[in-house]
This record gives sequence, C-alpha cells and structure tokens, in this order.
Amino acid sequence: MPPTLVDIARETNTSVSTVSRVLAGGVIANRISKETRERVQLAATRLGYRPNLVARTLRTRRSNTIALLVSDIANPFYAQIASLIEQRLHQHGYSLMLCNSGENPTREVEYLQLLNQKAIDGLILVPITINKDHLMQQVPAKLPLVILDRPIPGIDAAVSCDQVESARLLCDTLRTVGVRNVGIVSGPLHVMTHKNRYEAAKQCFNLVAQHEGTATAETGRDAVAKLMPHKPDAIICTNNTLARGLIDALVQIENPPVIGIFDEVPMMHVIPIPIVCAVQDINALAEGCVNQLLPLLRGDPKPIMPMILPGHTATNRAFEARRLAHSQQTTGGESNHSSTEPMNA
Amino acid sequence: MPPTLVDIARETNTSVSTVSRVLAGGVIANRISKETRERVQLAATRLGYRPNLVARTLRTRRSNTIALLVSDIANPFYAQIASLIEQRLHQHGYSLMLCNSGENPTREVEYLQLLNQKAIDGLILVPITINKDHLMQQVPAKLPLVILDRPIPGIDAAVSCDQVESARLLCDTLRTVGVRNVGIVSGPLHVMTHKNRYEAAKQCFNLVAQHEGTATAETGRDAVAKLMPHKPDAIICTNNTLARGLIDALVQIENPPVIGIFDEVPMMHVIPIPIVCAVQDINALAEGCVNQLLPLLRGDPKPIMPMILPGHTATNRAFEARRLAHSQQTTGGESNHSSTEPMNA
DNA sequence: TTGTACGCGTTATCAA
DNA sequence: TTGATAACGCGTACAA
Repeated sequence: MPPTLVDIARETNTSVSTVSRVLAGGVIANRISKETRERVQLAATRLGYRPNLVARTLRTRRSNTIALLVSDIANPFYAQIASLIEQRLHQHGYSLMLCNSGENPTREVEYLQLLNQKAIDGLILVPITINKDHLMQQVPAKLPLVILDRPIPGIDAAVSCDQVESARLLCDTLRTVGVRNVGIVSGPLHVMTHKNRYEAAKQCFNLVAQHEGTATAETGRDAVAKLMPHKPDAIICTNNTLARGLIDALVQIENPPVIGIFDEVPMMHVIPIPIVCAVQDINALAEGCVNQLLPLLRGDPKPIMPMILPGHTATNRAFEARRLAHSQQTTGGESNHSSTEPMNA
Repeated sequence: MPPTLVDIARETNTSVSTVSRVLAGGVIANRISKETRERVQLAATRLGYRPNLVARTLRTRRSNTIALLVSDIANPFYAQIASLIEQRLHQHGYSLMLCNSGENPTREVEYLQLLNQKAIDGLILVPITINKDHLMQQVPAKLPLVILDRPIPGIDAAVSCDQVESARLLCDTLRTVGVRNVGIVSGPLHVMTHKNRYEAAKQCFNLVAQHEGTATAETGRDAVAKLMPHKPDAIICTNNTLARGLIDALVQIENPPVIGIFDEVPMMHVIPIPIVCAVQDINALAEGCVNQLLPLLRGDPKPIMPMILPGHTATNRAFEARRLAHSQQTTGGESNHSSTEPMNA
C-alpha cells in the first residue's frame, strides 16, 4: 500500500490537513510554519508519497485528463496530430485518453457518455455525423470542447483547414496540367467531409465516373477498374486512405492519370505518378487545438473564435514534370504557377 | 449535477445499498425482491443514472483503464497497433490512456509514476532503455504488464517478433540480389532495438560506411551524402522513420542502391527503388498483447509465456525486378526463393 | 498556525 | 431481503 496523507500526518505528529496544505504548495503552503513544513516535506519524500489522483479527482471533480476522440487513429494524419497534442498536454500536466470512434456513431456516443463518468476535463473531438444539438445533448454544456478538422456550425472552439479554399487550390493545380475530365473515388457520402470534397471536385470538372465505398484502401483499389475505362484525365480521392489503395493499384498501369488527393499521402515524392494533395498544417492544427483548449480549462472567459487555417497544396516531382511538359506543349511558356512547396516526409 | 445512488434511493424509498445492489446486476442483484428491483431500475433509467466511475475506482481500486506507453505514436507502426488495441480493449470495457515516451527515459518514468496514482489497471509497454530491475522499481510488481515489441529478459508477458530470424531473413533476401557491401543508417545505438539490428546487419555483410543519429527522417536524409561515396550495394536502415528520409533523398539519385529496412515503410510497392523490409504482423502483435493482458487483469493464474511471432520479409516490385535480372545475369536459372508475399497497404 | 469534521459517490461489512 | 455505516484518500470550511 502506498503511503497516504494519514501516514505522513502520523509520522510527523500533525494532522492530514496540515500535510495536505504543505503538499499543496504555493500560497496555501506558506500559511504553515516553516518548521513543520520542512518536517512534513521531509517525511513525504522519505516515504515516497504520491498523491492518489483518483481521490483528488473525486473531491475536486478535475481529473487532469483530456479525451481525444478521433475517427481513426491508424490514419497517419490523426496519429501525428495525436502525437503533437499528447506532447503539449503532457507539458501542461494533462494525460490523454485516446478514443477511436472508427466512423461509428455508436462508439462515438458511448465514449461521450464515458467522459462525464470519468470526470474528463476536456475533449478534442473529430465528430462524425453529429450536429450541434445532438452533440450538446450527449455532453455537458460546460465541458471544454474543441472541434478538430470537421467544424460544426455553432461551435466556436474549433480548428480546421479552409476546406473551400483547399478544394479550389487543388482543382486549380489540377487544371495547370490540363485536367478536364475526372473520376472521383469517395468515402461514404453521408459523411460531411467526403460529401463536401466530392461536391467541390464535381463542380470544377467534368465528372466522367465515380466510385463510392467505405473509406478504406480497398475501395481505392477497386476504383481503378471502375474508373479507368472512362479515361479520366485525373482521379480525385476524398481522403488519403482511399488514395493509398488507388495508387497501389494504379502504379501497375501504363500511363496513369493524374491524382488529386484531399489530405496527403506518405512518400508522395517518391511515387512515379503525378500527384497533387491538399495538405493540412498538422503542427498548426495540433497547436491550435491545445491553444483553444487550455483557456477553456482554466475557465478563462475570453471569447473563442473558430480557427481556420489557410489551405495549401503540395505536388510531387512527377507532377512538376508533367506540369513542365504541359506548359511547353501548350504555348511554350508563361510558366508562372505559384510554386507549391515540396512536401516534407 | 448528475443523479447519484442517493437520488435513486430517495426516489424509490429504499437505501443506497439496495440501489447499489440492484444496479450491480447479476447474482448480487437477484438477492433483491423482484418488486423493488424493478422499481429501482425504472427510477434509474428514468433519472438517466450513470455510475460515477471515479468514485467506483476509489472504492474498488480498479479504473477499467489500460495505459499504452509507446515510444512514438506518430510512427504508423505504433499508430496501427494502438488502433487495434483500442478496439479490442473497448470491446472488453476498458479505456485507453495514451502515453508517448518519445524515446525519452524521463517521460517514460513520469508516466510510470502516474499509473499508480491513477489506479490504471494494466500497462502495455514499449520500453526504452529500461532493464527489468529498473522497471520493476517504478512499477508495482502486481501490475498486469505486457511488454510489446522490445522484449525484456525476465518478463514473461511479452509479445514481439523474432528479431534474430527477421534479421536473418532480411539479410538472406538482400543476398539474393548479390549484395555484399552495405552502408547502415541507424538510430541511437544505446537503444536496444537499433543496436541489435545494427549488429545483425553488420555481421552479415561487409560494412563500408555507417551513419548514426536520432531516429528521424532527417538522419536518413543526411545519410545519403555520407554513405553513397562508399558505393554500397545496399543501405540498411534500423527503422522505418530513417528509411523514409533515406528513400526521399535517394530517389533523386541515379542508380540507387538496394534498401533493406527493419519495419515496413508505407507505399513501398509504388517506390521505384528495390526495397526489402522485415515486416511484422501488426494484427498478431496487437491481438497478442490483449490476449496476454486480459487473463492478467482477471487475476487468472495461468502461466504466461513470451509470444514470439515469426519474422517475415516483404519486397516491392522494384526489388523483384532486380532479383529477376540478377538471377538471369549470374547463372541464368535456379530462381527458387520462397516468394515473399506482397505487402498490403 | 493548526486541527476537526465533513463530503465527493461508490462498494462492502455487519446487523437486522 | 434490506438498511445503516464504514471505508477509499483527498480538499476545505470552520473552529480553535
């Protein structure tokens, strides 16, 4: 059994409250005479005292724990975000409870219930189908909450990339190599993210074929057979998991189309197919989350604004080569594209 | 304020103990008269009662929470494992606390301390430098503990891949394309994993150059300049993060060497450089972890054995092409390599 | 400056 | 079959 306040009190001939006050530190500890204070501290370290955080939580209703509820932690995008968030939170004395909804609304609700029961202090949420009312019904209104990546209208603490701008950039970049007819492979269109991206892409080009399925690599792989007969100039994927499957199947095909991807795909530079991705600044997203959350945790009443990061695109080397070829082929010049920076692995 | 046992007791004219017993369910609930039992259950659902898990934990010393302490959750290898573990644990009613040591021993110890204080029920650990004694000093001896990926001598609950076998397979496969002189790029050699892999590779080939650094993509990138002048037949990386940097820098070079990687690298198939990886069966690792952990949590006294999964290698298409070319070039035949299965993205 | 006593919400023990 | 009561370990209002 680890030592408790009682043990220290007995050891030092004081009471639990005295010990508690000493170990609380700061101003409250200064109300204790220097002499007993030192005696208590000595005994505490000698006994190797560590406060029981469960008891403390029960008493204070604060667990120093934040929940991160994402749709898929296996997705490198969320994995990297999780890593950064964990680091920052740890610096501030918070632990991280990892919750994976797996795009499953039931699991999402289950986890939201748990938050109250476990006295979780705050939540960083990548929501699924949920709308604001439905969400607020599951979660105490006062819970510090930051929405990540998929903004929900009406919730102010949110950080995401400018989806419209991203889509526009992606399409513009595709057009620089003469893309007109596209195929789209998407995840389930009842998911906001997929739907928005799908619509955005559809609006910009002549849609010659599409393939919808679960947001898995398998769907991306299957799309090849379905889309290629329509000879698209480009294939657009509504997320990176789909893209990975697509690319994997596509690389065996001679003269593959250009690929446009919402989100980025690892090792892009090394892939011999022209690719352009709408990348998100993962560092800024994670940083933004934490910076929105911390004031809320403190009860800081300063008004919070949704944080919308600018969109970017990144192209790989094969795409740049294609672009060069295309610009020479058309007019022979005017190569004045705002050069997108290379993606860093 | 959410309703408590007291509220239900008042509402139903019973006592907290009765309510507690009813809601405990199972055999203990059957000792309550059917009539009051139903009355209590009705009130509970009507009030929307949810047990306060913090209070329960304080009383029972069980939090239904497992900690997963990994070296880097941003690494897709651990991210995938985390995802699978989370799913399985969630099925069994456990939550997951995500801890990232970031290969930093201090952070590791900090987190180990927290486990006691938070009444965490079990730990899945990817250890850093720690040896058994040092570890057991930080962690209560009775804590259900499974070591993942980096076995520690003397700890029985462990699941990992056969490192020796993996290394041998990797080297054998490299030799099938005539590799003799190698460069090695490694993470810090005081880390067990890197050291073991380094030694294994060194033993099999003629080492012409090496580069050691932090286990980052940057180190991999830097290695190119340092290793290439020695014209190695192959470059071996002691993990996937290093490999990603290396490949990224290498793809711009004409006539790149073969690459051997401990761990796998995403999108391998699509990369136009010959690659062979020692892959690990992520599903089996995660499954193994949970299967070792659950009996320990139940206090099941059945003896646990370290679980060592067989090693595998995977090659990409470029490697297979090289292999074909090589076998034709040498003797013109005897192409009887146990064909390694293609990697699935 | 210090100590006493209560409450956080549960589970568990002991009587009735 | 039930209820009163004591923990679990901590923080804190109130008293001294």
